[in-house]
Amino acid sequence: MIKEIIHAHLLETLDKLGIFHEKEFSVEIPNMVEHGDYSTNCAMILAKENKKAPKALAEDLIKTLKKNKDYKKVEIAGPGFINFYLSAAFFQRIFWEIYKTGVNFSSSDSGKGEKILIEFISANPTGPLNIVNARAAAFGDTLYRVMNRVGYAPAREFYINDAGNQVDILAESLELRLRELHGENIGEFPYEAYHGEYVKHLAQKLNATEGVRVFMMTEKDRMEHLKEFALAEILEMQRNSLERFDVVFDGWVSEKTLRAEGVVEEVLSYLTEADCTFEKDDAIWFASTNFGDDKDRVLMKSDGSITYFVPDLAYHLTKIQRGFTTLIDIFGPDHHGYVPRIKAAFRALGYDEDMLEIIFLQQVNLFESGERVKMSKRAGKIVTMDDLISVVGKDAARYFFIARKANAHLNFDLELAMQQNNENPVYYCQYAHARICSIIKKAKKEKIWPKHFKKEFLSKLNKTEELAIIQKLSDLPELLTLIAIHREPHRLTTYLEELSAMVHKYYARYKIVSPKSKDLSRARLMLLDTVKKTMVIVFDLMGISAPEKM
RNA sequence: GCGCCAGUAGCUCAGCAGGAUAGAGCAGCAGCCUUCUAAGCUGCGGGUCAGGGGUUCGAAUCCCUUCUGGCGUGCCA
Repeated sequence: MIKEIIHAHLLETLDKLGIFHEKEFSVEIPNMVEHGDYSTNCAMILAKENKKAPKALAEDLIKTLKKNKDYKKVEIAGPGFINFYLSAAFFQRIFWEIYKTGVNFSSSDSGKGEKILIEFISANPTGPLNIVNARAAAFGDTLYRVMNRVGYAPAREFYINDAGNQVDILAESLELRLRELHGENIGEFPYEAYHGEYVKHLAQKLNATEGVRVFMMTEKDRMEHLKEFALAEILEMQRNSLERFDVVFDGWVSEKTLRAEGVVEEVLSYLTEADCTFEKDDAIWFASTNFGDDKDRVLMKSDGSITYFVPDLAYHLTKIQRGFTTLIDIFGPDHHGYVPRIKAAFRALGYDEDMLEIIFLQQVNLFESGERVKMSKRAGKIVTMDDLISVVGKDAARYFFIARKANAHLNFDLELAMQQNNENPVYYCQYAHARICSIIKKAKKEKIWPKHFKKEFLSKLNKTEELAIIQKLSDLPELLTLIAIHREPHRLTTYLEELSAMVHKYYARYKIVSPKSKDLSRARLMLLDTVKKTMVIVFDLMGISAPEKM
């Protein structure tokens, strides 16, 4: 918010002085304190179009800028930067604005109500959710929460891939386990089948309620029955995992349902009408190479069944039909080969391919005692999302998952996440919050906590640390906007760690509650109370709890 | 082979979409609790931003190229 104020003031000044400003310039927080509280590259950027040297232009500007009392000092530095040093009174005024905004602080309408569909996880309903699914859950949900706060109209969806090949294999795996349970010798368990223990559990559960009845059905009925049973069970399992993770979806879209609604045929006919399909080797193909893909893709296999691509494309089209203007898909690391074909389809059907935005999450490596934990889906040796939540807890898991940008590999140190000490950033931040709560409690006990905070108290806030905290608070609205625009929730953790560090340092250096100087105490309490509320906002965006006591 | 992603301190990672002398945390060393939570704070050391070219006032950031690692390259999903 301060950046905007300075930026606006610069524009005003430029106009007043008749300086051209076609090109965009920026206002930034410099890396070094010697470069002021804020700086602008304005003079350097605009030098050319005004046919003046950057420094000369800067001279002209600061003559006028200096008249503003909000700036303690304005100076030219380096190749033509203008550095601003802000007055304490200005920071106090900013803080008062933040304070007055209360719980709505940092929320905005910068998203202009744009309807954005965020699809994530969309795991096969063939087993428990895994670690990458958990990362997607944390990432997608946090992105959703931030977008929601800054004025977009986002929605979260989970696409249930419940009609494909994999589900058949699941049913077959279940049947084998069931036979095994009845003492049948099933020989070696097939390689491509699902080896996980959960299949055995499903077999036991089904056996307990239905016993041999299952085997009295016809082969076809039995497979259908097993499929339905397994799907319902696993879906329930996945939902439960997500619930433990505080991830709620606005919609669950079933592939099977979509197919039943006839969308598959529709998509095929659209593509045919667009004249970009052909027949070869008894299969129907999409000529995706005409639209940038590196090979053509099968739509309908030679056995008459449909590939994954078709209903998925149909699903994406329903998103557009439902009025979403940006479609975000969050994919695991093994799906990027899929992008060109779906983008090609968008192009073929005349949609803007840029409305489909795909974010790739790279893989997650678990480490325990410095050793990488090996996972193998085939062998059923996966550390599940549930395992992880049980071991490290929801807060740490969510935090660690969003602490890295999407397209970086994530090394998840299980021991670190479990530690309850300063090495663990989750606790570092939560502790800062708990500390503030403790101070507030003490202030109330000592009757220093005022009935109402007054603007007058604020003149007491002039320590470097206090002004820095105010500045940090004031960064949040812009940060959230940027996080939403660039889809980078990881920046929340950086922010929170910085803010927490400021709190701990401030705490260590200054006495907050002091009966001898009540107004000063109150000013500081007012600051910390606002920090606390801000932390709660950020914790909530991350889906992490803000404990009052630790 | 081709495509996508990554390479920043011993380790894990930021780096505000081109800004000034590249930052945290951890690990290492030295200090701080009769005082609001020591799950904390203070100080010290640590870098060829993988290598090389280019673009410009200015590059970790953009372009080209080489190297290294991960993933993809099914009529699987």
